[in-house]
Amino acid sequence: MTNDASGFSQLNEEEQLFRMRHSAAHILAEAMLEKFPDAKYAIGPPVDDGFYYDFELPRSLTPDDLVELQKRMTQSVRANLPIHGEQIDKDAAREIFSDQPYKLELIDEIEDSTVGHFSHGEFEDLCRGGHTETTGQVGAFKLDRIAGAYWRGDENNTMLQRVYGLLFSTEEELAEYEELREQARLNDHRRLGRELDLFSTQEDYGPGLIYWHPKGARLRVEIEDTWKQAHDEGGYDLVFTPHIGRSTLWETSGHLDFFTEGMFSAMDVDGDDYYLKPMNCPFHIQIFKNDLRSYRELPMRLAELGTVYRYERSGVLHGMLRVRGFTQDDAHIICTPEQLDSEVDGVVRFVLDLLGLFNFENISATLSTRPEKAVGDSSQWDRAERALREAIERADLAYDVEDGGGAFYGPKIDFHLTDALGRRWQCSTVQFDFNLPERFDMSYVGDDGEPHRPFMVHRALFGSIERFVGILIEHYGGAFPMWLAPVQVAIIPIADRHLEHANRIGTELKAQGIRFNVDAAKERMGNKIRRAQLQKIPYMLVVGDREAEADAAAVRTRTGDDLGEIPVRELVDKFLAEIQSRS
RNA sequence: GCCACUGUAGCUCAGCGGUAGAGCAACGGUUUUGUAAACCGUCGGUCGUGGGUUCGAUUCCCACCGGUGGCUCCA
Repeated sequence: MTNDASGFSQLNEEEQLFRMRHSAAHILAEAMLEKFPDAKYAIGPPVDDGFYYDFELPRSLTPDDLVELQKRMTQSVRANLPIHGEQIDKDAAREIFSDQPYKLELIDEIEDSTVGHFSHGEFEDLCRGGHTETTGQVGAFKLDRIAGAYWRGDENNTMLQRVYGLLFSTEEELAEYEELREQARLNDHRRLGRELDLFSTQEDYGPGLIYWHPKGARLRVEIEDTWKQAHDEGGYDLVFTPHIGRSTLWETSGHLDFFTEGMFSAMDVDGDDYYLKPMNCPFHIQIFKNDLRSYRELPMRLAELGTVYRYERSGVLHGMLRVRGFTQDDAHIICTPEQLDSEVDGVVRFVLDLLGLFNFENISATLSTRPEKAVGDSSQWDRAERALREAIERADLAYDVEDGGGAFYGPKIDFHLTDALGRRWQCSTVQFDFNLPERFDMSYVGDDGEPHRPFMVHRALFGSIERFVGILIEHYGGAFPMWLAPVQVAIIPIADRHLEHANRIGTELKAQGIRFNVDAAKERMGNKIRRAQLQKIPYMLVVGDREAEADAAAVRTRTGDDLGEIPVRELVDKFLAEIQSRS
């Protein structure tokens, strides 16, 4: 392998960017070694928005260090040193990196007899390659932040210091990216959650637990109502199950073996151990097992907005996106082998229909197939994987395959959606389970009069309501479409004498179930408009003398459009139509 | 959990070895207002908790509890 960068300018943009980021990582390591000659350097790959490099250093880095490192890097870039690459044999590499334990470990693991060696100036690195021709070609970069990272991501290993850098081809693109990040910061659901009074967490009384305030709860109710209606129409039966269950249930399900670290510790009830549920499945299975089931009763589709509790380590908690108590929009489909294909097909279509209501840019899927260690026989796996794959293809969905990425108990499809800021999120899952039917000895009587083991599929559309709402908040930047907006209309009387007309409009809206508030504060109209804007209320109805006279309102939208004076009757129809259309 | 940073009024933040300050919000008053902030005033904090150093700690040190950004997996 050589540094095949001779045609750098002919490469496509993506490959160029990859190489620029990769080379910048080397230049960062070079700067770090200059600053700390004793530094041990580990790995430094390109990432989505730039690059990073991991180091073991004599002391913790400070933000000031980044400034200095950036300066040193700039010098190296200005020097425009050629980057050389070659293959050398392992012994030579061990010699070069004799005081670099991480490099030595990497060399040992490489299977070839030779390894890649890249250098520029005095700097040398072990590297499989993919670089710019010179250090001057790396584009616009900025050292961004310092973070801890375990060597190879394993918490049993040393904690290294990771320096992240942003890198783009041009200064403009770098600035654009930082602007996008600033936008994301403004749209952060934790910030908007507070500003719009949607939810809170009470750190003193239990981190990772969500308190839904009235406006956030309104949002949730709208989503759940839609969900329930869709499930009624989609052939599901809604159920409710307990929040705790005796240890015997979790022994049978196997959760006490393979999911204990995710469960809260037991509570004692009359000498028995009970556990808060981390999943709903064992309960739904009990409903199935409560009777002798005939094939005529299948498919059985049991759905529940089931609140589960999982222990998450303190460091990973994050607003509504990563919590310790959340509500899954869970369902379990129990069916015969013959029904498999149409059920899977139906679920995939169902997912797409429901997600379609929320204006996400695009939805893609990942199919995860059988891993090394798996339960169930391979014909079952093949059959299930085929059903999943065909369903995705019939739905004409973009997908990729993660070979061996499935859980030990079954293959699955994960759905990813892209939000308004271009970020991808995983919400929906369709997951086969060959484990629980076995463990709980589930069966139905077939038309041959014999017992048969049913297929079982877990599925969630939103995943968790908490996470989904968190994503929605960021996706819409708090400016929810009419049907979701906690307050749909702000009525703004100009002076006290217009309050009566304002209230009269309120009465009409209320009769139609439209959510509004009348801002009767002792403030000027301008300030009331500002307050409604900041609350991102879709419509503002300004009422003064003229409007009271005409039984109308002057309508302004939160986007700043002035729709002029509209009669109240007309307004109600307009609002209802917009809510109805869910646009 | 681990690494780094961080915790001052409801929010955003300043301050710093001599027991605290701004803007916004809230509350009261004056103004009765025409499309993103009228004016005046008032209230509000055992400076995250506990310990230590000191004549004296919000400030320095330690521990704990949270938060933020990362690290593995996951909704």
